[in-house]
Amino acid sequence: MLVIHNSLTQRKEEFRPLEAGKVSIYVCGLTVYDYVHLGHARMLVAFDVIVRYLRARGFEVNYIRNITDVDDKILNRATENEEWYGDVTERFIAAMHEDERALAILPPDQEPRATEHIDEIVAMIEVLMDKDLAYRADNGDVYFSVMQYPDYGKLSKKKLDELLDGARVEVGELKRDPRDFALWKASPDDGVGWDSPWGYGRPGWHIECSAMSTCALGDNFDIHGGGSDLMFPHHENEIAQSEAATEKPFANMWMHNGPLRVDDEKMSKSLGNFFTVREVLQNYDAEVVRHLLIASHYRSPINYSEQSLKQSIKALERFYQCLKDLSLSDAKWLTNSRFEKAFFAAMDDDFNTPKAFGVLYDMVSEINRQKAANPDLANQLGRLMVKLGGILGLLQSSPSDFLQRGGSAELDVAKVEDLIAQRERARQDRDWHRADEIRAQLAAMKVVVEDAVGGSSWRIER
RNA sequence: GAGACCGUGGCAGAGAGGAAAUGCUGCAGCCUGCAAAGCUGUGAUGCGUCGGUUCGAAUCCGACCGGUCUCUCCA
Repeated sequence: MLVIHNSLTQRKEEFRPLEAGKVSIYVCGLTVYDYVHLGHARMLVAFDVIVRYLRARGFEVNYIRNITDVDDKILNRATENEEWYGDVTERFIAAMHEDERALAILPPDQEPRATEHIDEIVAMIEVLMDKDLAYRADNGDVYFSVMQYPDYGKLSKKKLDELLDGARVEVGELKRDPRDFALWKASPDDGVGWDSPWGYGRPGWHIECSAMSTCALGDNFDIHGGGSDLMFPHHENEIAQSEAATEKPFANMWMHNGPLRVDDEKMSKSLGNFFTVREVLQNYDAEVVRHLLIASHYRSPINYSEQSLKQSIKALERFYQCLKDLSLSDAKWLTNSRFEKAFFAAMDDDFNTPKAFGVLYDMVSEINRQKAANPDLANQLGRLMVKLGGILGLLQSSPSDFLQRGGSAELDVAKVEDLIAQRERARQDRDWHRADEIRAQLAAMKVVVEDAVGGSSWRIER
């Protein structure tokens, strides 16, 4: 039985899809005005694992993740750069796709863009206007009237009257109520915008996701996900708009991934601990970063630090050291393995990746024990472990590649191989002094030699 | 101020009424020419503190202490 934590009820619930065997899931994607940062990566990887697992479990998944490609931040960036906003978004969408590929994040089934759904957005606002749940302000902005949706706050557990205290009242307020939020924002005639019944303008952020999710998945669908910081107001507003417009339940379950922190502090540009994915990947292997992002449960905060990266390096080295001397290609597929069952049981429990890792480490121990006792079984278990690792998007490299890649750029592999050959000869001559000398020489190059019965192998000291 | 969440061995991190997973680290042993890797053993009589419920609590309830997040466009 698959159990998922539902942010709406704040508890784990049995997952019952609307249609047996199928899952419809919408996740709030990025606003593309800059490079993907580690916080984004956390969200992308979290839902990538969730979708991979749902598929591995046999569900037919329809995974939608949008792109917000028109927004104040984008327009500001375009103005700063003195370029057309569409060039800004195209560039950062391309960069985002690059970073996703590096981190083994599979593309969603659809990646709708706000600018390609203006008609649906306008149509949804029209429905709200017709129902008198929204109103046009004098300047052409259109606002949603929060008071008319009594369930407002059901996701973030906020009370309507308490929200009034904290609501920011701006000078020259156009809203009838400070809690109301924009569905449509008027644009200057020479600015970016589209014609609408309320005048020239562009969509508000919240309505984009309501319109795109409904367009792709229907009024009512299984799962809506995103970062926990989007719960209020973004997701709250989505629920209000959608349920008010359709008079049907919106997403049945809400899933929120936890935040990423850096050295125990919130990641921010002002603190100087802000990392983009591409910066991090210059210094660390993408698989290591991915491991770090799923070594904690998706709802827990993750702390990104030098130390946590080191732990992920060690963890992956353990896996790949184990796989290194197996031959998997001709191994039979193990069926009904207790490890596979335990892995699925862990993931069935709200995608408990740390528990699932526990199972994989148990497999490593068992494989290492069986290498001598029952090599066939070791190979079979190894093959299964690679398959299970694949559900997490890990362990798909060849062991020697993982263990040997990521050294300094000037590492001369031919020289390493040559030194190892020389050392082999020295060892055959029982010239331990010479062998140790060569080993020290390799160590200076950040290369670790490991002697085994079949010959010596090497890996990078990370 | 309001709301939500969290506090588990040296570190990381599961467990959510009935033997405290797992990884790293430490120590001991085996293996090895020596290492590395691997294997075996060892490590919280205890799960922030104090009470309560229960035959039984890390798990439920209450208070307190400490920490984090959210509060109108941040994943």
